[in-house]
Amino acid sequence: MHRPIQAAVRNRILAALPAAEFALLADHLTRVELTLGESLHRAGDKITSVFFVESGFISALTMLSDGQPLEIGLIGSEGVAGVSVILGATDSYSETMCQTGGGAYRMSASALKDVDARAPHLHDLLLRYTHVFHVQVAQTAACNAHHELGQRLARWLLAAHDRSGVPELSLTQDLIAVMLGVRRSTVSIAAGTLQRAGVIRYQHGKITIVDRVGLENAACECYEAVATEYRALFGEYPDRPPPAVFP
Amino acid sequence: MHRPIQAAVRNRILAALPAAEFALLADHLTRVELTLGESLHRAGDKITSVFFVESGFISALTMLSDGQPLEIGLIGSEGVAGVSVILGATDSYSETMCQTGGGAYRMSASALKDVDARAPHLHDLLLRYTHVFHVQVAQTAACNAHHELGQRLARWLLAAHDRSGVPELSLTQDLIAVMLGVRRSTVSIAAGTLQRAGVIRYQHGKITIVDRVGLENAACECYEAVATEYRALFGEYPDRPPPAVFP
DNA sequence: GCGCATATGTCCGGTATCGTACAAAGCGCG
DNA sequence: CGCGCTTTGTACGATACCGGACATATGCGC
Repeated sequence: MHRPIQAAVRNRILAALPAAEFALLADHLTRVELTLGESLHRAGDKITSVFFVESGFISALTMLSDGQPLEIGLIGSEGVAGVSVILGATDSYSETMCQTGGGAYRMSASALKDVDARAPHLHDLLLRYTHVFHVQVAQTAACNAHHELGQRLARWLLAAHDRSGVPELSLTQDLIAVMLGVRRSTVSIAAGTLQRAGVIRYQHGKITIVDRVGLENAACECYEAVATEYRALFGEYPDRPPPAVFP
Repeated sequence: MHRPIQAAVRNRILAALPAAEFALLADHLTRVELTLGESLHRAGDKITSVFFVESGFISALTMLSDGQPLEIGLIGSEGVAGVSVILGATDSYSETMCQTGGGAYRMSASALKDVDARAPHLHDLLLRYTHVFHVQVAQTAACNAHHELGQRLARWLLAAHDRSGVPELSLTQDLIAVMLGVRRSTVSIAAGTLQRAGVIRYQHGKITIVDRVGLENAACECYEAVATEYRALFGEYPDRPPPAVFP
């Protein structure tokens, strides 16, 4: 096991830490590869590990009793899956699942709590990240109730784009339908509209974002509201034009 | 300004504190009365005060750009409105508004942060409360997407009942419709069904819960999932039969 | 007790999405 | 190169809710 080097780390929380605090974490971090569909936490189970995401993205899902999962938030290299342990949670209320290939640094939950108590910048950053994630979930609650699927799809694709960092995503409409809690054929119609408008392109499990601005126009306000919070988390000015891809 | 006496305080967080930590807060607490429709925080504004709710309940609302508010969570005597300041938030992402008459202890946000840093039990409790509130919001996100209005209405009435502590609530269907993000006439139909089933009774702005068990049966799983989390927050056994009213 | 504002019940056509089914198209693997 | 699985497009009636309107009922002030 070799220690990660901070300059080479892509997770934005780890990268933002003072070197002294990063050093406290480094020994506990294990690099892991994430495969599509892999569960990092199961709803109701103990949270034994947390994951600082390096690439790809993770979905946090609430499991309803009829067996249907529904996405409540996305976690990319700006975040940590399982961060609720620092609020004192022991069990995961949500399922966290990798929706792409990707990588992460895994760390035991108890080690994180340990270091968190001794590293004030880490503590601040994790609490602020927790808050921003909460804002994302709250916006999703409102969005689910009010906005049409076309807008929600565009919002989701933008969020996925931001977190993955590449315009070409390996995603089936089936998967997206589960995330958004709608039928696949409904996604097919909405995606077809976006495709005919020339903002995205589909090819059998691959979706390419052709016109990012067009996609932003098709999305509801919820995308921008949440993206602004995430930008503020890392100290970027919220009223500047956003970079092409925020992470 | 007279200091509150802990034994007389009804807010469950304040009541659960060790006397020494309560003493640190007591000087900063001002008793305030809340009137129906009163805003405690406005979306986007600085959070200058937090409110330990004593009676009645508060709605946390996301304001969508079309001007329509949508409720994401309820806060009663088990909680604090504005608690996100302890995560480092400066601005409120949501509107918090009193939906009933009621009372609360107000405290400046900066004083809370101050005391929070010196009072470990308070800190723990506030973080755990934050987490449980987050679970509530997440469940709401899934519920908004999947469950029918009849179930959501029953869930909401149960949550309101828990937080107000009395079976008779002063609530119009109009108000409930805004909270749930649906049209009033849709609420009228769903409420009529519940009334004909004999679980609630309506009378011009007053709604009485007649058959609490019947209402629980009419609600979706989301009520019980969240109530279990709140019970655990104050150390009650989640697998025991719930008291008639949890707060 | 009467009038009026407020609250609730109900009706209409319209639409987004459901639930299910089936057909067509793309890619992987032999 | 073609078979088969996966992915996508599309059709169909059913339904929950919308958006707006109107009628009725309740309670409050006078």
